[in-house]
Amino acid sequence: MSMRERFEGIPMFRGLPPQQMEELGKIVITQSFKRGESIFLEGEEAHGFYVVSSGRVKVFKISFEGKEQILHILGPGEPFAEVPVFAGNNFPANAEALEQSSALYFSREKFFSLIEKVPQLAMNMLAILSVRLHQFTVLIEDLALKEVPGRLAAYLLYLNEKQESPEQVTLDITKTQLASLLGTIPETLSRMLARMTSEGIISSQGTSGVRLVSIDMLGKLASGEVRLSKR
Amino acid sequence: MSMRERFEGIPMFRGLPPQQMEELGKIVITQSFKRGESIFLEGEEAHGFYVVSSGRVKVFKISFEGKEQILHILGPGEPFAEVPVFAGNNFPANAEALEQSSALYFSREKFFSLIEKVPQLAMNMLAILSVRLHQFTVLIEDLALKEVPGRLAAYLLYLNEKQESPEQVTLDITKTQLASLLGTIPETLSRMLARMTSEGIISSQGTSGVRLVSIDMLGKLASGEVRLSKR
DNA sequence: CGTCGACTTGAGTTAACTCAAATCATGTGG
DNA sequence: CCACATGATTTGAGTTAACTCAAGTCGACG
Repeated sequence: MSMRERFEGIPMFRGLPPQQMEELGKIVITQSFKRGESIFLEGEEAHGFYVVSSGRVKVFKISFEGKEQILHILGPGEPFAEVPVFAGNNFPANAEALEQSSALYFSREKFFSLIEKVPQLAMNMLAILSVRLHQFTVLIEDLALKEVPGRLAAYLLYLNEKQESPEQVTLDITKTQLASLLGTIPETLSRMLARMTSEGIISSQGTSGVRLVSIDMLGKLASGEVRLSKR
Repeated sequence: MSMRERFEGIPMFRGLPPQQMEELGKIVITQSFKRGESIFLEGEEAHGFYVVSSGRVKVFKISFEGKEQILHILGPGEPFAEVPVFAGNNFPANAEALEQSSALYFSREKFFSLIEKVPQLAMNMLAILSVRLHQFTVLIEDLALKEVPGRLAAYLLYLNEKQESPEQVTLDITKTQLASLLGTIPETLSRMLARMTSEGIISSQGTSGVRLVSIDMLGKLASGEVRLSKR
């Protein structure tokens, strides 16, 4: 695969002049990870950032008792660990490969010198960090102000937007991972899906398929306008 | 006050060449707000960002039922609402003056043209957004993985670092605001302070003073290593 | 000195958790 | 292609941290 092909698929680098693509190719290192393999741990010293090349990666926090909260799940083309490039010197969270994955690694030093030649890169990075901040405000809002059914409803609607088939979504991660992403535990998630099914809001389609029977009710759940009835 | 004096106190602009300070002065607008006055609402169209000049400002989310979660409390020199400058077109949260305050307003358009002349501004902004992202990961971790006593302990230790007097802090916001910042309600905060006092971990010093009797125990509470005993 | 918001305390409720025990799904070695 | 091992998921029973609602009390400002 040519440099151009490798970097065109990465939003952060899209549209850079070919010569800069070549420069990028000189500073990049490719790393592979097996399923479940740790990429970095919170607190470790960071010297650069990554872009997922293939597979999927989760970035997460973990509590003293071992409960985890997923911050992001990243797929091909998405960068992660950009924060310690510009502030602090340590990874603020953990990262692990969810499946066999490969990632491009850019050292901070080399990336900085590239930014000087291509100021547009700094603007691209500003946009990326801003999107992340926005995503985090939504996660904070969910955790602090919504109940689990509301977060679940919001996630189902998000999948419905992202995926093609109308009113029919496929869970792209295990329910255990989804529970961690929504700030709850698998048992609770299972019960909420059961309640939403018995209320006629959703219905199960095979192992990981969910049909959104009432988009309207999901919207009201997600906004907090209504709640799921008891038991 | 000269332009230079006005901008030297703002970390984001510190060290800019005098000529750029003059440029800044040309694009800035000063706004004042009374205590409790709204600065912007979530979802409104955004055309620029602010820097607190005097007073204090809270940035917060609010639920359908009216419960609020404070995202930041900002003082002089700190920018806010930078996100919609680089991603999205709308404010992702609400902002309100906690006391009589004034803020400098920079329109996106004019700020962009300034960045082109002063690339260092983009790097400063990257550092600011990165710090914010880091703060948000901590807040997410607190909300998802810690109990209220742990969050409170962490906040007291944070104040202890920030303020000068050793093992003695002054709450700089009302307990109602603190509850909202910690993701809880005033009643719960009041009970937790009472429990920490009866456990001999802290003691009350007047209305808003708190003496940190056992820094060690606060640290263990904040990390989740120990819990507050019942009732 | 009165008023309004801030703070505290009591009593009861509840959403979500923990712990335990099946059951199901997936993939691997034989 | 089958049997089992391992992790994912579900369901039941009980517990709990934190919430809601209610009722004062406190305190700063006009």
